[in-house]
Amino acid sequence: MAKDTQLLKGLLEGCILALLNREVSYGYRVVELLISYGFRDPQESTVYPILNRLEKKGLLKSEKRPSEMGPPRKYYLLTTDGKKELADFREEWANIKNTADKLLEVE
Amino acid sequence: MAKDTQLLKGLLEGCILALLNREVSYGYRVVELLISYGFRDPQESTVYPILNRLEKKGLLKSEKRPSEMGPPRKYYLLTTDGKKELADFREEWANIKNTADKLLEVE
DNA sequence: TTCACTACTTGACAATACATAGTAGTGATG
DNA sequence: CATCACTACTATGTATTGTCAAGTAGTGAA
Repeated sequence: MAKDTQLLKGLLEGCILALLNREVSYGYRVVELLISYGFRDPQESTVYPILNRLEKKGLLKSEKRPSEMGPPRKYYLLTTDGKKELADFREEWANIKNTADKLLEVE
Repeated sequence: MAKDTQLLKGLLEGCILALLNREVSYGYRVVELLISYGFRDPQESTVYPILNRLEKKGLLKSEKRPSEMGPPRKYYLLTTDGKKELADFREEWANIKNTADKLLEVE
């Protein structure tokens, strides 16, 4: 298993919410976008389950639209609850980052 | 399960290394120190297994010393490998933080 | 003797990223 | 039309790690 895998736990979910809040998108593209933001090799088998999970929780809703380049795509967008969740997540992330940085900064 | 538990994955290990690099210490005290740095309710049943794991990996070594206030304590300090690991961890953390922040910053 | 505090251990459990494999739609190419 | 590359998504099982719950045990004070 890759070394930084554990550091991704919980973070990816929030980041995907943030991504979809910026830009309505679909699974395959989300993977590409995560890579473009600097995530190291996110897997489809990681991203698709997250999308399904978030939809089941009512944080995302989806609609199918035809594609010019293959099978139809499932576009995801944030619900009201999803936006609330994203705001909460931003706060949690800021806290945990702050806490860890205090410990990790080189004295 | 607490909401931010997942965000701690992998992070605690690195933070405990950082902590012990600053100050030789023992399990019970590590829990208190983590709290003092702002970690929300770290559990003994989280911290002790991490210490044992890190020792088994050769990143920490321990020595027992008597205590004035109860049973003897197992003090942990970083090995050379532990210091290398800490340096690696700092880098990983900086990367992942940077990546996530790019996505999460409010535009 | 009881209690509070310190110090650590153990076993079962839950969440989530990943490996691996598979299904299926579409258009281009020969 | 057959094949292929690319797109899009699903399913199953595994590993890691934080947590819950409970327990063991040393020490000093009341």
